[in-house]
Amino acid sequence: MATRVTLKQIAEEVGVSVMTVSRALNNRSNVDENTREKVVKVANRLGYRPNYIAKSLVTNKTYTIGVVVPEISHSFFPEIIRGIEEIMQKKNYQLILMHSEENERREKEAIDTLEAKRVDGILISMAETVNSFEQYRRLIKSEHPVVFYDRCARDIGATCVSVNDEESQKMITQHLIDHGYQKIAYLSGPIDVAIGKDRYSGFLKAMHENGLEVRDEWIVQSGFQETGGYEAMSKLLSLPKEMRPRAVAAVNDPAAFGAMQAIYDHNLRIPEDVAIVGFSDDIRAKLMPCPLTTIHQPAYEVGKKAAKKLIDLIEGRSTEPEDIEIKTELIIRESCGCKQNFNKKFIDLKEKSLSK
Amino acid sequence: MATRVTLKQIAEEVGVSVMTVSRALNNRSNVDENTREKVVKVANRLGYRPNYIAKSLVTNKTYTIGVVVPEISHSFFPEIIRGIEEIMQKKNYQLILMHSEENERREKEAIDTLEAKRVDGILISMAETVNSFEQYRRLIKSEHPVVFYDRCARDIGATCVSVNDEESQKMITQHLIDHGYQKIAYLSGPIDVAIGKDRYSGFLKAMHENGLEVRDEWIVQSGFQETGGYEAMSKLLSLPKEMRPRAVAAVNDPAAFGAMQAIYDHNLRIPEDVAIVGFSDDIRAKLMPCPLTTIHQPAYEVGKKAAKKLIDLIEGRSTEPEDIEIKTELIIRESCGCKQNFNKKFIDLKEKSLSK
DNA sequence: TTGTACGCGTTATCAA
DNA sequence: TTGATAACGCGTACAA
Repeated sequence: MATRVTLKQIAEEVGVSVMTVSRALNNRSNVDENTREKVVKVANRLGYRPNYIAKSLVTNKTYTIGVVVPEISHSFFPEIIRGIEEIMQKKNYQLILMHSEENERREKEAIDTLEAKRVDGILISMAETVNSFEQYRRLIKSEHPVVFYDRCARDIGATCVSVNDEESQKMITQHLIDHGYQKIAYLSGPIDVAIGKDRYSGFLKAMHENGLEVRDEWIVQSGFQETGGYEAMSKLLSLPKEMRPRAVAAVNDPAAFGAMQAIYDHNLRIPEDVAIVGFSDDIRAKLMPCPLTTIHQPAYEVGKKAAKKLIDLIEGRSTEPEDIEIKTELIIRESCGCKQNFNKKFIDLKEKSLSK
Repeated sequence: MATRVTLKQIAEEVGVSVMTVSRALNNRSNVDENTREKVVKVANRLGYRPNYIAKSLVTNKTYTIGVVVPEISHSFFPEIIRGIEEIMQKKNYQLILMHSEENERREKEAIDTLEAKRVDGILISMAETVNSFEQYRRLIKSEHPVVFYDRCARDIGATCVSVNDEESQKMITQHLIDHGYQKIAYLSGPIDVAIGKDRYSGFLKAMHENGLEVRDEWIVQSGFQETGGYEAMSKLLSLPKEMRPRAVAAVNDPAAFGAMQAIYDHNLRIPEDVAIVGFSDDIRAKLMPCPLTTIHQPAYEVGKKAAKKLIDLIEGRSTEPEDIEIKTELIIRESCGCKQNFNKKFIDLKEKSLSK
């Protein structure tokens, strides 16, 4: 890289001091208009680019924030990032993206690196495998602005922006119950992960509040992926006919998709033989042979809210941690058997394009 | 933020000079083992975090690269980012993500900011609306390491990593021709965008090489979105019956989806009445009522290759610009009428989950 | 309005 | 093996 132009070189060229150049280029009031013009002219001619590194060292401010993402491939996270970026762009902050790949060690290293780079604040969505909050505690204790989004560390005095998983799972289960289903199974994610735990708990609440039986053999661990959903559903369908559930709630859409495939492979119909609902409103949900009823999570909103709160913390407009909840939406399609959509369009023409 | 621990404080605490502390903490060879141990101990006790900003100022190296993305929502780009991140993570570089939102002005500002932040290199995918290459030229001339990915500025002496759009579009068109179609229409994207131009040109080549007629009324501008595809196809279907094409190639999958909807809305069948193919292998392609034949682009590979080349440029292992092409793959499904898939699974259980 | 002195936290360089 | 000094490019504080 060619040697870079500095304030000093401009100063020499114009015949003023470095400080005058600095003031001129930063649009300070106390500098003569003629001087400013001369300085700006020379700066342009020389191709001056400010050095934010040097600036940061003296101002102790980087206008950079760190964003830790557990898994970029999940369509949910790019949407969140878009929301974050939208806000940050307005406030002139840049964002360093760190990918933990659901790995606790990598997440820790990511946070260390962000600290070393002296970011002004950090947005974190926890990796699945995290089981120590030590580092988070240290961050918060040392007064680093931190906001958790979607996957939060609870009870450590940090702001959390998330959708209410528990309430949402309760809502969609209640929807099944309201339409007459009583024998309802649950395909659960890992219970040691917060969203797995919360959704499961929401399912249980709905069942209990309605006085419905929750059979042990109807709670099957499926994990978050298609394969697990397929296997879990196959297990349910291997039960004697009269012991089988009439409806199934899955911890997320991919698990539901796998389950749907299993149902078809057993030559059963959806929703006539088995009704099913998911959670997440995957882009594929509406395209299933029987479109999937599910919960829509406004990822973009989550990103925006988290970013706003972080900036408030950074700029001192806010100091207290908050729990911010983004409202989900129940999307009723055909897989629950509660609705028949006669004029079905499989493509929503108002939808934003998703591939180039 | 609490006052941060510096080398100086450690030095005072241990009773050595700042330089010794620096050397100890950076694992330089020329420092006594006992001294190093003492230093490390104190550094840990005090909770020392290195300050990369200060380090960068003196070393003139940030271990940060900039990534300019035109549209995060397109599933294609998060995959590319994943590839980039994968490589950068191995080499200990971090990545600043800039979102141009297809806007030339924002892209320019993004590049300015990245320069000011003194990134070691920049990865750029051009916004749709860019029509001046001035800034790119300046970057390259000032010996900034730059690599374009997917949407490249050609003929300015910069490395370009992309899929061969022209050849791929030619391949899929040839596939239609090989299966007996002759009256083939094309739903084109904007021709002033490189990928729009290249794909269109690939379509034309296939037609010409096979001596097939390219009718003006069969080339319809659809843009890259569902809506445009719908309108373009409706136009084609409003032609007198004998003037209608028998097959359609679309510039990308979303346009094809829109077109498919239009075909169904006219009570026609796919592929019996109109065959159709897309480009991009959107996750929805296989889930269409009639699964879409399309071109798969290995986005992850594009990201990895671009990142590798950038690092080679940065670290001086490579100096010459290259044109790197990533091979696409023709995905034959049912919409072209060339194959009948009797044992259709709508969910690929081996596929990675895409929503949480 | 302009300039001087100093410091931000670190590393390079040379001397001890 | 260790230390003193200068330098990286800029902004703050104060003086002129």
